[in-house]
Amino acid sequence: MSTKRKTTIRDVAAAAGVSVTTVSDALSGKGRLPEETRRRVQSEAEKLGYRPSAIALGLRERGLGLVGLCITPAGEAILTDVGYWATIVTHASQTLLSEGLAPVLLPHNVDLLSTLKVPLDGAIVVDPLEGDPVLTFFERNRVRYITIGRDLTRDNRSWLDDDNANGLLRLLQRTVPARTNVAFVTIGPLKSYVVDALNGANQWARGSDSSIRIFHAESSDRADIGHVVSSALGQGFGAIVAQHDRLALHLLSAMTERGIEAPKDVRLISVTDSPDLESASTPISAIRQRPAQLAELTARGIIEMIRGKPDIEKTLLPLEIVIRKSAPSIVG
Amino acid sequence: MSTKRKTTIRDVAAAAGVSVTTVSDALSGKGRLPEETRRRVQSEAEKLGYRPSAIALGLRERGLGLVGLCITPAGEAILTDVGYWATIVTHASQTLLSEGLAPVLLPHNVDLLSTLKVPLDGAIVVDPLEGDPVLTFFERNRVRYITIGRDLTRDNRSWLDDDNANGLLRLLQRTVPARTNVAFVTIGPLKSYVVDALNGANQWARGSDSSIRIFHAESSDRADIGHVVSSALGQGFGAIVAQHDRLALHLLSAMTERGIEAPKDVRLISVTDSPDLESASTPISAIRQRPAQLAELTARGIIEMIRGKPDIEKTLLPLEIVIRKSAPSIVG
DNA sequence: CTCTATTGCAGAAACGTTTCTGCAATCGCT
DNA sequence: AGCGATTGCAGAAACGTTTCTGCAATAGAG
Repeated sequence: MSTKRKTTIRDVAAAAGVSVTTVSDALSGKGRLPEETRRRVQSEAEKLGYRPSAIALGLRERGLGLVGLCITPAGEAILTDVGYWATIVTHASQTLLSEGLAPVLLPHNVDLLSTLKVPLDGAIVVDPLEGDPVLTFFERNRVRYITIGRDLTRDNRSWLDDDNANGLLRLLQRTVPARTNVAFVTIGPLKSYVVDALNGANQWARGSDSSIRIFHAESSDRADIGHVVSSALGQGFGAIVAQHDRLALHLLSAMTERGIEAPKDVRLISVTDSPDLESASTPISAIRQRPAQLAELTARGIIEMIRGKPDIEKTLLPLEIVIRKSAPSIVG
Repeated sequence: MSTKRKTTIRDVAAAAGVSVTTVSDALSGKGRLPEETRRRVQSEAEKLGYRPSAIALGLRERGLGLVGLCITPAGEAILTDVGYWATIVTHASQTLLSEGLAPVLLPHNVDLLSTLKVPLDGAIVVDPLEGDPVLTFFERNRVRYITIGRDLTRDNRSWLDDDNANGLLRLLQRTVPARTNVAFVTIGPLKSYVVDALNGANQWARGSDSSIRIFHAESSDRADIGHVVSSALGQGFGAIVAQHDRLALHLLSAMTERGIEAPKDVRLISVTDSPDLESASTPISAIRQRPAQLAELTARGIIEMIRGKPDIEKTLLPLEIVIRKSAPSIVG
């Protein structure tokens, strides 16, 4: 740690009447020193309030143990996202800190990022966008990184992700009969977890002689959502999959407004889970993500990379499915 | 930024056939160099992917622009706290980043803290506890800090805080008649905002010939809360003040269970606000905190301190009161 | 009493920059 | 042609550590 006019090792050496080597050795317990000298130096150091400069240390050791934490723009920061975000940040930070590394909060903004003069040993990027310039920035600056979620346009890098494809596949198998046409409602920029979910949905459709049709909601306005609901239901869809919990809740309330009931008239499913889905007027089935585990694993991954592990470990975290009233089980 | 085997300024110098001085000058635009040399050096640097070492820079400049962000233990991390926490972190970070400083997430744990070798230029501590060892740590390590909320046992340091005392005073004046006995319900370790609120309540009591009685809830269990409610109401209190929004909601539901209505039977007030109070079965009056402004001001404060401002600026942020059904206005 | 081993410490290099100073070489004047 | 000013660059110090190497002085062995 450091600030202000610091007392340096040289000050201590002068005060104790020895060389800097001796001070360094005395304080670190190394070298060959009689106890008496050691104690004298230590007390002198204590008296002067000497603290070794972390920066100087870092210069020698080539690194200060700083790990960047870059979360994609809160942008349309939906409220429930906060919980997800907080969980990721908290757990990644705890893991890093327990290993002596310090998390640095980074902006998801390359201009801002490049004004920073932070010696990063590595970075964690949460939910990268397609062709994310932040990743490009890290590559150009030789900062090793690992992502939670993937930039699908960029291959061959380290990432971890929830296995939403498999999760949605299983959820659909459990809750939606064969030969059902399904509407998949998305919103906002395309993130990898949505692509994954779509893959899972399509896989399910192929296996059960069904079809998936994608609707993109312009915004979460009452009107836009209502429009999606109307057009989906007008076309005889038997199930609606929402990209995330917030959207699912919007859809549910738009359905209620129109007198459409889940699951009687249409089954409603959310790709992401949240407590709000449990306490909704009609509880909504979903896939339960595991942000805490994801964050911890990611942190351990970047730690290993920093400690010299060569590269890359792509990991899909298996997920639990949560079946609620809006799309009950069709088996048994 | 930095990692791996870096190419240094010396490599560039060798490649361009000049001295390190020339490279430094060429890249920074300083010194007296003909355009041709400058370009040659620049292209060589580009070719080698040279990035100056932030650590070496920091060594010279005595600082890397790192600011610690220390949030008190999520501990009994009540869900609504997450929003507050996230707001503080987000806004403080944005302000710091916009000034070229980087926020470092710190543990609220001195043991962990001391294992870190992070050269902090300053720190922000949110909601310090009484006699908080983290603050002691920073003082011993000569890290300048500023707190949001105060450690009341420690004087003479820089802090900012919501003016909860004045806020609660005004809220009580507006919503509780004179000569009303008030129960003030607290929970968990004593934080400065609670002490402030109590001061405000007591000031109100003196001015309106009323009394304040403190109840400490052991936990937010249904039973404990119910106990507090029963004993408060059995003793003829006309108003209950809850330390925070979550507690207020617990109290409200305990009251409902017992058939006690707000504001008819007792007026209910929360010291902290949250959206949940608005949408409660009986919307609850509260003081509206301003975490975003608080965080931004605090960040600006630490920035000034880092830039050399001598010390200390104690600031109380004036607050708005939000009057809802649970304790409606008594005037007009 | 001499020769080697050990002890107690100091000097210096290295980590990667920036910047101050200095020194040739060239240029412009008279 | 001679002189000062300018240009183009290099050397070295400084930032604060750690660690490798080296060198006296002392201790121990024969």
